[in-house]
Amino acid sequence: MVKIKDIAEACQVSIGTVSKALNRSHEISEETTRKIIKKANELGYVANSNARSLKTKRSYSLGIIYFDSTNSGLEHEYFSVMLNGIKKEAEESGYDVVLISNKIGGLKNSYLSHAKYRGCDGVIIVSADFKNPKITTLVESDLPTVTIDHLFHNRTSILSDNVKGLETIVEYLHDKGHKKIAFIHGEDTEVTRNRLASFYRTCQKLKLDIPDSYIKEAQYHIPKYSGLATRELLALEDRPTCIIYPDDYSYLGGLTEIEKHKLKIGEDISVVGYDGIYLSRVLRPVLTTYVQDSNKIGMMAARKLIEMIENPKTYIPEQVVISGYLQQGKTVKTLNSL
Amino acid sequence: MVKIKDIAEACQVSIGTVSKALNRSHEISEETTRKIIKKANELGYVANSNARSLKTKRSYSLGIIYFDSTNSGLEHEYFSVMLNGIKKEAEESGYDVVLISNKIGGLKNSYLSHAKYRGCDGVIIVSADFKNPKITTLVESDLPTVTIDHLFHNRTSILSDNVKGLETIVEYLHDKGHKKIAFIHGEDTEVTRNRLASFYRTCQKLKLDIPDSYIKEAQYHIPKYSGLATRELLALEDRPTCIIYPDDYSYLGGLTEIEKHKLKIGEDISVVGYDGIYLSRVLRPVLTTYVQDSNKIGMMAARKLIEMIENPKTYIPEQVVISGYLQQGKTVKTLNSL
DNA sequence: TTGTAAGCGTTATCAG
DNA sequence: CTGATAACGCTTACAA
Repeated sequence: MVKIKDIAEACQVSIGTVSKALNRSHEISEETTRKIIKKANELGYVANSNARSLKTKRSYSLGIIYFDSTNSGLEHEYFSVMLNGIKKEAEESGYDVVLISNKIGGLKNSYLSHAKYRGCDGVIIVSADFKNPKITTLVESDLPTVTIDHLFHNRTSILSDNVKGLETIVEYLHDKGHKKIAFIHGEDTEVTRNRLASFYRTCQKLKLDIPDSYIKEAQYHIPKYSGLATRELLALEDRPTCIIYPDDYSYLGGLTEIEKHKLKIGEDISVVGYDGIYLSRVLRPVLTTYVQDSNKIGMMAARKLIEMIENPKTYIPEQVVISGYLQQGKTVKTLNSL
Repeated sequence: MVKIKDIAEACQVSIGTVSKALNRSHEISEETTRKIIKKANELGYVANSNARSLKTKRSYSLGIIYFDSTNSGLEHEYFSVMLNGIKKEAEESGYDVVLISNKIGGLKNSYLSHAKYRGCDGVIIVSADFKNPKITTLVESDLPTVTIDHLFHNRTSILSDNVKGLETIVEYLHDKGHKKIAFIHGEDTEVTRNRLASFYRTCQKLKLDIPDSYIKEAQYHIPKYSGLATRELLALEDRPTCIIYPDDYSYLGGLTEIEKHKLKIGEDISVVGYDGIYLSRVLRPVLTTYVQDSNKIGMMAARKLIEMIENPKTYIPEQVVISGYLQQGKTVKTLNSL
């Protein structure tokens, strides 16, 4: 592995000079710089980021912390699109992206130590489980941090507009004449609490009286559970006319169940999803769902984190809300005929 | 940031002793080790991987090189599931995953230099474009490398069984009585060439005579292009009875076109996809497609790479073929009635 | 404009 | 079993 010293010898200059030339310092004459760069290329020199970071305390890398119980989070389109957004934006500014694990040398570490260990300049936290102490210690540390879909005190977070999301959905359903609206929500997270609160508030505003039996919990992204919840809803004496699902995948569990009951979607029963993944558009009937712009969420997270890293003194924590929109598919029936 | 030296001072021992104790060296007495570890925890010590890597020349990180023209590769389920497989396996062995970009400090670099720069112990190459010199220089280097879906001389690669895939599909269609089989294939890559060769070979074996007009090219993952190809196929005087698509997404482009022609899938025209993404199972009718086990491909890539890294002397390059299977959906009509 | 040398936080060798 | 010390490859005052 050729290093600065080799170039120095080959060019008959000192290593300091080489280092400066390679970093395009104006201290060094153009001629020497040119000579050094030429030789570096000839020898196939590649800098060593470990040595550099050790000295400069900057790594130009962003850590991504993803933590979910199923260990398959990256597979979900909401996250993979977000990750792609993060990567694109990071790349733009010359940062690499490190997927932080919590094991090193066989020993479990907190994410905090691990991100520090790796020397990441900052960390994006995308977690389903913000109550986990592994996560919280990180946020409380001095490492620049951006959280997604979760608010921490005095920290930057990028938030999908869950409140507006549920409000939009409920108002839309109300416009269409629905009064008996069921809501299958995901497990207890900040996102879920926001959606649920917004659901209730909007129903109250519109004078919709929702019985407790219309509210079910089913883990996100697991169709089976939403299927079970759907079955319970369909078994009710006073069936809802519409079911809101925790996410588009979960709707598929409901779909199976609804088909079993020989009900026609958008006709005998209406449904609404959440996320607006590609799937929702290619299903027939096209799913009515609230589209989250996860690409933008990812890009914004990376951009804000980099801002924070590069302007530690002047940066002020902020909450960025990325808004989505309602995709009007064919799964909601118009009940009133205006 | 507390370092080894601080612990040494606090414990009244030398830094060498601390280093050894922290690495559980048996050179150090149990008592001293215990004392040092206790103090390290108290002080919130976190090792510095940059310093460590600088010395040991090992980073416990795997680079992932993804390169595609659309810059949205990670969004495809085939890749996101693969990435998740890589991550899970890497984590198991205490490695982190770095998404290698090709820009650093605003300057474009080859992936090779960049992976070396980052000090990755090895690299997994998942690329749509193996002809790109940025990629080839990497493979020709001394860095441990695993390629996915592409064979390099004397290198380890993980391959999806594209040959068996097309063979299985064509034989299945032949069994069902199809003789007029069209094949829309992706852009020219090794994967495509394998599939195409296998398609032709199997047709020959089964004495199926396929006119050139039945073979179309359409970029992977872009429904629109497969839609156009589908339109051309449907316009033929002697229409095919079945169309094989480059991937499940691309089928959706075909779907739209077929619907425009008021043809019923699985009835008036048969279709087969490739990949077996989640979508294929929830579409109605369920898509007949060849399922690739991309999770396993990812896991195997990471596992082999780590083997190579940890046993550089004894490791022998190998080609690992991960086999898939045919998912018999409802999109292929039985033409013969046996 | 260039050179010198200290030091970033570790590990590893060798001596005690 | 423990300590001293020389690297690892680079950046950066400071000196020349």
